[in-house]
This record gives sequence, C-alpha cells and structure tokens, in this order.
Amino acid sequence: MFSKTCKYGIRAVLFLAVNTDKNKKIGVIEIAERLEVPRHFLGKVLQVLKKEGLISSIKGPGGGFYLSKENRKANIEDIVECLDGPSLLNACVLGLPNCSDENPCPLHFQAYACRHGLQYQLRHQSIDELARKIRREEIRI
Amino acid sequence: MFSKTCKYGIRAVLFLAVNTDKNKKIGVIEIAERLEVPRHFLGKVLQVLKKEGLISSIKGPGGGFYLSKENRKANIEDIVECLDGPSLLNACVLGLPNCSDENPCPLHFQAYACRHGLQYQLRHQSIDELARKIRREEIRI
DNA sequence: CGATAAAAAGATTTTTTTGTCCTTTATTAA
DNA sequence: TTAATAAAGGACAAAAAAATCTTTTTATCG
Ligand code: FES
Ligand code: FES
Repeated sequence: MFSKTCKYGIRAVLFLAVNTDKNKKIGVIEIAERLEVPRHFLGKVLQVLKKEGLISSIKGPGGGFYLSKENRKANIEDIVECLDGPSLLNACVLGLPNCSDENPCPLHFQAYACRHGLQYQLRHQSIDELARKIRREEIRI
Repeated sequence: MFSKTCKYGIRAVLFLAVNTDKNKKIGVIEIAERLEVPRHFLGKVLQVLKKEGLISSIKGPGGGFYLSKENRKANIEDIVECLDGPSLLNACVLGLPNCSDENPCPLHFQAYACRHGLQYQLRHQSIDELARKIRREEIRI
C-alpha cells in the first residue's frame, strides 16, 4: 500500500500532532526511538515534510520538530502525496494508463470504490482531528 | 498497492482466461507482447503461478500456457496471495504489528473497511466470471 | 533418432528503496 | 564569542525488486 517512507512519515506527523506544539519540540532521535524506526532514514523523511511545509522545525539547542497550527490543518492525503506521489491513490491498480470509469480495467470498479473511499477518508479528516481522536481513545502510533 | 510482479501476474491470468483453453495455448513471448510487459520477467512470474497450480502449461512445440477448468475456479485473491503474500491485504497500513479492531492504529477503521471491501470483491468473483465480463464488455487487460 | 519448439531453471545485472554516516549550517546559552 | 545542540544536506552502502541473459529440460514432429 504505502511505502515505508510514507508509513514512517504518517506516523511521525501523528506523533508530533499528539506530543508537540510551538512550545514543546522533539528531536529526530527521540521520535525515532518512540516509533521504533531507523533514525537517519526518519531524518530524511522529516526533511522532506518540512520542505513541503507539512511540519515545522527549529535548529539548535532547544530546537526540534513540531506541528504548528497551520500544519495541523493538513490531512493524511497531503502527507501521502508528498511522500509517495499523487499516483498512489489515483493510478490503476493493474498499472494501466488513464484509469477512469470510461476506460476501466477488469478490477476498476471493484478497486475504485475502495480506493476512493479511502482517499475520501484521508482527505476529510484533519491531522488535528485525528490527533484528538488518538489522545481520546489512546490509540497506538 | 500491488507489486509489478503481481500486476503482471493478474493481467496474464486474465489474458489467459480470455484467450486460451486446453486446446489453445499461448507462449510467453506472445503474452508479453500483447500485455506490453518484459518477457523474461513475465516468464518468471508465470513459472511461480504454474508451480502454485494457478495456471497450466505444456512444454515443447505446440505448447504454451493456458487455463484449465480447475484454474478458472480460482480468484484474484489467490493470485495476489501467491505473488505478493497474504500480508498485503491483511497487514496494518502503517506497518504496525497485529492489525485488528482490538488493537487499531489511527487509520485502522478507515483503512480496514476499504481493504476488506476490496478483499471481499477479489475473493468472491472467480477468474471465469471475470473473464466472461471482460469478453462481454470488451474490457482492456 | 534428430531437429526444433517451448517452458523451467539458474545466474547475473540494473534499478529502486531503504538505511547509514559524515559534514555543514543555524540557534541557543554560558 | 565560544561551546554545545539540533536540523539540513550530501555521499555512500545494503537490501529488495525488477529485468535480462543463458542453459537445461521436456515434448513434438518429421
Ligand atoms: S483502470 Fe484499473 S483501476 Fe481504474
Ligand atoms: S492496525 Fe493499522 S490498519 Fe489495522
């Protein structure tokens, strides 16, 4: 489904959403330990997310990564598009070109419903809402 | 979603379902050309499918690949499991262990519905039914 | 039998993904 | 203003996936 890059990215963003704000930042090393993912690799992923404006960071002592209010308005689809590209949720499951109802492959109508259902969900729930749900229901990240 | 191996495999099986039977076999070279996929790689994929009993083949002149009546009773999920492993449709979308309703990740309920919807579809439609639909509606493979 | 056709098998290469390491730059605080 | 800290950036390494090439086996037919 998602690449590891993307999985790590989503988890990191949600972790930041739950555990940080403008006044409480966290460094890569701690994030990587808490999520049990490779440090250096996660560093790269966070770099990309930062460049895309999906997360925030400050260098130097006391610095680290965090989510601003703006960042929290984004949704999971934004992260997926940033890390795995837009194709992942839009391309034909069989790899054929021009996926559409007019030009379907044998699995199109079966896959389409699912794919777009998921895409809708990922798009219409902000990071912030998700974070609240995670806190409320003590969901693992 | 699916690996290329799996995409090629599904397409090849459907191609065989539509274009072959016990008396009309087709060789890898032709299949690869028709589907526009790499020959040698497809050869490997077909080998695996054959070993798993999902397709049939005969060596030598006049030989080639085809689908037997038995083969046609299988479904797409069988192919996916054979080529991408059972994990693909059952594992957590975020890569966390033990995906279940009792032990959900933040995307579990959103992803679960989609994943299992798709899995259901792939499981409850035989290759044969799909092939008939492809012929009837002239769907591309 | 011997030539030929086609899949099966094995080995190898290329590309992509994932993961590590080291240096540079920005920030803070003593 | 210097030492320490943390992200950013670049180069490199390992592993996995995708693709290719070569040889072997099996079957058919003249
Ligand atoms: S054409 Fe294949 S999923 Fe739409
Ligand atoms: S736990 Fe993540 S999808 Fe079920």
